[in-house]
Amino acid sequence: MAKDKNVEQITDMDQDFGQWYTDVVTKAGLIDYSGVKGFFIVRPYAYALWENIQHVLDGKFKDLGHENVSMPLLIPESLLQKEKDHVEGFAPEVAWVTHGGSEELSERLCIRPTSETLFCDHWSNVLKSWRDLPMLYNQWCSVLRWEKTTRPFLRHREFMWQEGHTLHETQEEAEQETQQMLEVYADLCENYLAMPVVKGRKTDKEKFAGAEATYTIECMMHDRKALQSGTSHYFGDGFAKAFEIQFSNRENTLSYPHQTSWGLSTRIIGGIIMTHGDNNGLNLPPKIAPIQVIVIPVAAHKEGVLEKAAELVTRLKAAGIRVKSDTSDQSPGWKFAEYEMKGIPLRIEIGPKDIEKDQCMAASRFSGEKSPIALTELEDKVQEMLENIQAGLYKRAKDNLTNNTRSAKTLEEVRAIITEHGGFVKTMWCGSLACEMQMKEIAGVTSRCIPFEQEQVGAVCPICQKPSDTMVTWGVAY
RNA sequence: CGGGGUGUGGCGCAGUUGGUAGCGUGCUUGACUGGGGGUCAAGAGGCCGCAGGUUCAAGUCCUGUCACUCCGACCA
Repeated sequence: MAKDKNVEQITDMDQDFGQWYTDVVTKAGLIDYSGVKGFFIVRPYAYALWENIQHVLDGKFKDLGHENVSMPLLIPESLLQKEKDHVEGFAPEVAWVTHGGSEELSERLCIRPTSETLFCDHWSNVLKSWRDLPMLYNQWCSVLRWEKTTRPFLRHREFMWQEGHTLHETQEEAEQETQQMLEVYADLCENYLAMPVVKGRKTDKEKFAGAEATYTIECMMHDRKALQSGTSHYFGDGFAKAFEIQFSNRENTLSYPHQTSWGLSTRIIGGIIMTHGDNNGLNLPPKIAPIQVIVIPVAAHKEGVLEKAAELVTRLKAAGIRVKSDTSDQSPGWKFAEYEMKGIPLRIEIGPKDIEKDQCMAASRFSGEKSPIALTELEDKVQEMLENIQAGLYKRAKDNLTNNTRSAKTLEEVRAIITEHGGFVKTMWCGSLACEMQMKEIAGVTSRCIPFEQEQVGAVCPICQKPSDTMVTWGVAY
């Protein structure tokens, strides 16, 4: 942890977490507000972060056989309405296009809140045979949902994401795809973003409109609230039936394919901020940090300093490290604070004293420690430090998750834990909606998921006292 | 959609009983500085959210309106 607060402009986390978040997002140059509520400008630094996440995911998708496509932005109203649950889920938050120029359209068009209906319509035209399956599609795009409350990254009205959509011959294959893609998200979070996850299935109340099953990865933020960070849905053949998607199967009869969709959005950037950030600002995991190392020349006017700094940059670049130097005439102290705020994992200082000793100083954003590195072993040491920082960030987040996940046997106990500590609470659950609602009302928590890793934390549902063998993780969610 | 708050240089704010707009920071230029947000000097930058009204005179008072923001409800 960084010891003292160096950056004065950022509100203390403990004092006001919401304000802290807004401060970090704006001061670190991630977001600017636009003229329209809920529409945010994702500035270059944040976009670079998104690109790195895209790069990781896109590679994984393609390795698993998926292809990228592009679907239209607009959905005719009639198309949106084909699947009953789906419309009901999304209708309250869609925006409509009613005019083309000054002419009123004969049918109004919805700006996509998600593209299931577009994919389905397309598939109903192109799918003919079992030989066409599976269809493994993905698109990178932005979608629009007219949210009432908006926050940078966490809830935009327009947000960027990827949505994968697949069609399969059998239920088993589709279910396997759903699980597989959840694992891809979990891998991204844990191994790249250093965000430990709880994997599980959503309750019926929380699942996606029109889905048969929704799977989720839930992360715990620094304020111990939950962030749903990625979801994967199994649709069965419900959409296929609604959209009349059929194919000739191996027995030469007509079948409905089984379908999945899965998505992860720029919301995850909010997750990174709230998982790793501190009172000095952002704190980015090296694996996805747009800049991994910032080189700061000290006493840059002295002979040889700038040249040496440039040399370090060249060497680190050649070693495959994302590195930049700041040769502006701001004071070193200013630069230290600035790049800490931006969450750059490692800072290298190089000045006359170092050059004399053939070394440089390396300061870790994660630990706050500063130590000399002999220039002869620059690349290896930097690489090693970046790995340690990545591991340290993960461990700290994991500890936060572990230490703030508790189990309870009674409703009152859940309420007390949430009031006192926040975090996640595990209880048994009978499976009824009524009890789930009761939990929200009394304890103020929603079900985050039914974790894959089940435990017997009791014998009965804490609300209705019926015998239960399903465990649910509850929490306050973003 | 309910409840609170705020709108004044880019950002953060002050502006008293109405009298013609100021501070901090940032920005520009230059010099000195430089190992944790440096010092000095000289500059640029305002339809006081918008629309009405009261008044000799409105940032200030009145009415309306819009936007943003926080807390709920709704949602990724």
